[in-house]
Amino acid sequence: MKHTLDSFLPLSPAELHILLALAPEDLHGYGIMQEVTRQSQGQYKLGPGTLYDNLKKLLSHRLVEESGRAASTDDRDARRRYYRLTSVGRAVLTAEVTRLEQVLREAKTHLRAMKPRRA
Amino acid sequence: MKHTLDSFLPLSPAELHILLALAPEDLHGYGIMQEVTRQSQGQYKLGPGTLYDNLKKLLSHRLVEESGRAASTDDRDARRRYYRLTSVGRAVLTAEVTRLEQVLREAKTHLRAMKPRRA
DNA sequence: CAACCATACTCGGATTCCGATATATCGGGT
DNA sequence: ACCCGATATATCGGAATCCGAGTATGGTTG
Repeated sequence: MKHTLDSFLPLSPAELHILLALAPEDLHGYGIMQEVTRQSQGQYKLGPGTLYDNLKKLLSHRLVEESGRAASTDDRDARRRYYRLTSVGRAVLTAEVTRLEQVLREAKTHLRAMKPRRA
Repeated sequence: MKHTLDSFLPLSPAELHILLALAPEDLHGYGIMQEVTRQSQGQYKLGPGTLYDNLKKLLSHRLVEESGRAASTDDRDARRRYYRLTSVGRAVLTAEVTRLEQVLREAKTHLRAMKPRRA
């Protein structure tokens, strides 16, 4: 009996966005930065410092692991190192999404209840 | 032309929960801690250090302000200092909720697409 | 070749986190 | 009256995190 998934929660914005970027497909570092920017429509940008600090932490906790050098057959750049969500990482992300849904439900109730003035 | 609401985003988990706790009603410090614990069903607990660091920051940014000593007529404890969301604070919270909704929509799309195994 | 983009990664200062701790008051039980 | 646990505010300081500037290199394009 080890610790639950909850011991990883709540995720910081950076962790959440990194895991999220890796959910649909394996990516390399630079790709993660771009994907995060894209997913948030430029509202949230990840610098290399934040990225690699978090990546190191996520690797050590086994939420993410390194996959081979090339994700598919069309590897354009040999320098790329690809990262992939582990099953635990996926589970943690799912748990966080569930948690955030509850939070948002609460939030919307209270936000709606107090300001029905000209939405 | 000043900075937009977006300059405050994304909120850290602590900031989000504090603003959320203050959304339905004015609260005093200790009450915020309890409310955060309650709202998250004990999943997230705020220590006094985190609370007051964040409160100080939120006050200096005018997202929260101090209201009088007694929230209503039945003030039980004269020590209490109550805090209240400003209209800017409310707007920031609303913006963050909207942002998180987008994030969750993305997330659920990708999470659903890959593992519909036994919820 | 020069410039620029893609890519990986380090460094160090600033910020934030957060439990331990200090202090004081309230309320209930005996 | 007295004690004690819960309520309440707040600081401290070390650990963790953030995050842009900088370093390095290869590829691409004018």
